Amino acid sequence: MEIREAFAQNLRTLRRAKGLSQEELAHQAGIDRTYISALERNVYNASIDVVDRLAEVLGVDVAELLKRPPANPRDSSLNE
Amino acid sequence: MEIREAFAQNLRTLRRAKGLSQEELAHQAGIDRTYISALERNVYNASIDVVDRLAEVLGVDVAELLKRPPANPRDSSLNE
DNA sequence: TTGTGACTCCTAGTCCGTT
DNA sequence: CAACGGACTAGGAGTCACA
Repeated sequence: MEIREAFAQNLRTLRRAKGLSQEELAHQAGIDRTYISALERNVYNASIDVVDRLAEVLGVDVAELLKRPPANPRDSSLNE
Repeated sequence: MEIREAFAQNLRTLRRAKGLSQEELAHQAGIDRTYISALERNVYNASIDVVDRLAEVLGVDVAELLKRPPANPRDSSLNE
């Protein structure tokens, strides 16, 4: 799978795990609300400083946001 | 330090560690040579797919390219 | 072998709104 | 609360000639 897709999924998962709304996350990271929404829907290729700012607010390492999910042997086509 | 600066340094270090010229790396990653040069000089905020492509060619994890160097207590201002 | 300026083209990213 | 639209500006993506 493309890295931006993994990033989109991780962003949404981690944001929810933190109990934050898109708007709260956007505000804390100094990023536009609609842009967060777009990133989670895999619309854009985020730049590394945006990823870094988001990771900081979410309290995780950048690597955590960019990590690809382990491939599932059962349904190989879903995550590549 | 900003993440793009860390990325610039890591890119140059890892490329040289692999014994590759900018041109060789550029060719293998499907990127223009002068663009690699610019990235290593911290001219741009690279997008995550570019970082991903470079990491792949260099045979390292994306996290390796984005890792900040450990701060040196001696000269605190150099790496921030 | 790499740095740099100049130059396009297109997307990242913001801001307004409505559903 | 989130998806989504249009309109807009800054800056990334990509190439070339030349030092």
